[in-house]
Amino acid sequence: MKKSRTTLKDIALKLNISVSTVSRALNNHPNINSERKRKVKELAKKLDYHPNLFAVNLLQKKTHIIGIIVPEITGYFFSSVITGVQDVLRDTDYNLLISQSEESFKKEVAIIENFRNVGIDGLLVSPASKTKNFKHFSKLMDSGIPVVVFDRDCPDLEADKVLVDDYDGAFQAVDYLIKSGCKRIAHLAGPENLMTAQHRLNGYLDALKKNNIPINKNYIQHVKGFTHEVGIKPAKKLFALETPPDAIFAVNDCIAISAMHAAKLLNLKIPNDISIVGVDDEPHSSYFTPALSTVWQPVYSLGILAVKILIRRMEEDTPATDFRYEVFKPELIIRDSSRKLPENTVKN
Amino acid sequence: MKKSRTTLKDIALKLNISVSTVSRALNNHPNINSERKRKVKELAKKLDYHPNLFAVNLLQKKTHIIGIIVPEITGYFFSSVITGVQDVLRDTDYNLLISQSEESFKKEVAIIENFRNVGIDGLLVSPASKTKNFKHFSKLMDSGIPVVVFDRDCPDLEADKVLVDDYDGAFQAVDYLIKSGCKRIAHLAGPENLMTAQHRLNGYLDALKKNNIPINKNYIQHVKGFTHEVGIKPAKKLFALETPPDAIFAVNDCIAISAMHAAKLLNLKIPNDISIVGVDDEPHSSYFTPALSTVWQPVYSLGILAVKILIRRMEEDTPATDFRYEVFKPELIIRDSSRKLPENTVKN
DNA sequence: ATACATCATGCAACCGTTTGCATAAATTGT
DNA sequence: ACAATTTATGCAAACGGTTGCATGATGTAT
Repeated sequence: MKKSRTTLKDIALKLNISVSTVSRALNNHPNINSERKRKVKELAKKLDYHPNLFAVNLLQKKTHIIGIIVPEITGYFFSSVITGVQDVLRDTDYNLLISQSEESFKKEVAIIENFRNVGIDGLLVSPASKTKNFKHFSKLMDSGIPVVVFDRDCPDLEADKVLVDDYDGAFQAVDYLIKSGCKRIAHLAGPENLMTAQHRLNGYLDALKKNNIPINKNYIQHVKGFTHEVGIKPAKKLFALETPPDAIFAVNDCIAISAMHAAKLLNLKIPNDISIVGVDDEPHSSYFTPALSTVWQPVYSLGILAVKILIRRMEEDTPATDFRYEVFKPELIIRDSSRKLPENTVKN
Repeated sequence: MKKSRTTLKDIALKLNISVSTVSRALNNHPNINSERKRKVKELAKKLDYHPNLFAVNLLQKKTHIIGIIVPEITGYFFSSVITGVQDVLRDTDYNLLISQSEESFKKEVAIIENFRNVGIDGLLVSPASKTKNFKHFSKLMDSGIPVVVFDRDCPDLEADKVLVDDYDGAFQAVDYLIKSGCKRIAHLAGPENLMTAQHRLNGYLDALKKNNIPINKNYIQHVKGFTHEVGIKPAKKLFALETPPDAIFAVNDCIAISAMHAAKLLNLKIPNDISIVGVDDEPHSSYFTPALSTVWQPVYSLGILAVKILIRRMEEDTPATDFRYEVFKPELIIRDSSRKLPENTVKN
């Protein structure tokens, strides 16, 4: 049972003044007698007065609520992005509503519907892997609610975007594997229609091309998600090939870990028999044996920039025309799950 | 720039009827002509009408917003609890506002202050480890906003609580270690004033007592947090003792992983030289080498029950008197980082 | 003493919705 | 044919703030 909170009226009544005077006193309006201001503020504190944001928002036609949709919050990547966002928001008067699409298009649409009801002022979104059309986003923008897409690009959608150069991360990793002496490099790729996964696949392919290594389709296995369980089977498939790979570039750390696990079950030596590199640099990754080589991404900064762009958009009073397209560079971190470069190799 | 949304007035004007009729038509009020209802609904859909929740909430004196405070969302435990909560909330008209205290008392108080402004209808909270007095919670309850504490108990606070039997989990783990033949069992304990950590410490102590093993204070090392980095040093201290332990029960999986890491650096064999058991059963834990033995906790169910209790409280119209105190049982999962029980041991 | 600026306060409208009550029209019963 | 009932609609107040404008009380310059 919720008791009714103190209102301006309560204060006005006790002090025998009008509601407007109380409002102005609390907002430090210049025309209010300072002695009166003191008294009002004192009583407000005593009665534990908090302005009813719903009333204010109703008047201002703003909700000061930002929505964020992520595929899931369990997991290092998106929870870190959210932390970045919240660290920015702490110093503003915006609140963050977090929802999980669980990679489902239907849920994503339902979340947007809910956000519409709530009346968010802006949206941050990393679309679900099942999402192929982006009308629900563009409709939101049509009604004047800015949208910033992060991490997972939406082709054709005109919106601000803050991404990571997945192509480059993959290219770096695979190029390194080649330079370290691996000849048969496989890729445990992500869900096919996810741009992030496509870009990593392209980075993988181009690194092979650049080094004149023929592409072997058997060395490319798609996984259905980003959790350990879905990685095991495809990894085993790779090892069961007639000429199994001597290196695996995995779409993320969890899948890389699955691959390591599968390799160990077959008594393969890492990295001598097989090099393994992932993407994400999760906190656990350096504690595996051997420590996982991986592509680090500036997740926290990603969240910070995305929300900063969104806030600027929300405070503009003209519709956006020039959308931002920001791409962060990832960094390859070599640990012990991949071979070292030969001594005489020159870094390019 | 936000365009103004369609309102009841817009619809009323176009249809040349009153706002109240529109409102009633959309809410299926029996007194409205069904043909009119049809027309109103049709136009509402066409104009993409969404009721302004702020106006509704202002009237109903309810916000339909639930706040949740967790120490952090990065990390398996709390993000899973949140997922449980959100899965329940999906079918209701409540929205969830998530904040992180980062284990800081000051931030926790600031979050509550913000929640007060927003006007949450209820609060779920797992208090920060630095929090020693709970007045900010009880004040919230005094103003009629129900609070459900989860996972980390607040002694002396009269509120609904949904906890895990940390004592039991620790007892099970340590008792197992003893039964499996370990003689010198150490504990990497959590922050001292955190009830969760205290209960696990007590479970550890009592398991030793029950088995007539003397307590060695050197075998108890407190860690400052729950991340890998803070676990390394205390673990190394244990291994540097004159008679180092032959088993470690760690307050959670991350710390257990640190201990495994430290042990490997010293070329200790796990579990032959040293058994290690953690708590949490994180998704990664079974993929370490050796696979980590750990105490599983029903995190998801924890979130579900906590929010269900909260919802019931919010919908009651009398102040709560009998607070619920629910305790989930954890489960010991034995993998490869601890020795197996001798063949002839009877489970108790 | 009079005009005018300055300061302090209150009135009332407004934001978008819901809802009790009044009212008008249509239907029923006698 | 008329009262009583049912059905359909609108008016207006309320929720809790903010703010432009009017008003009244001071102080100040001429």
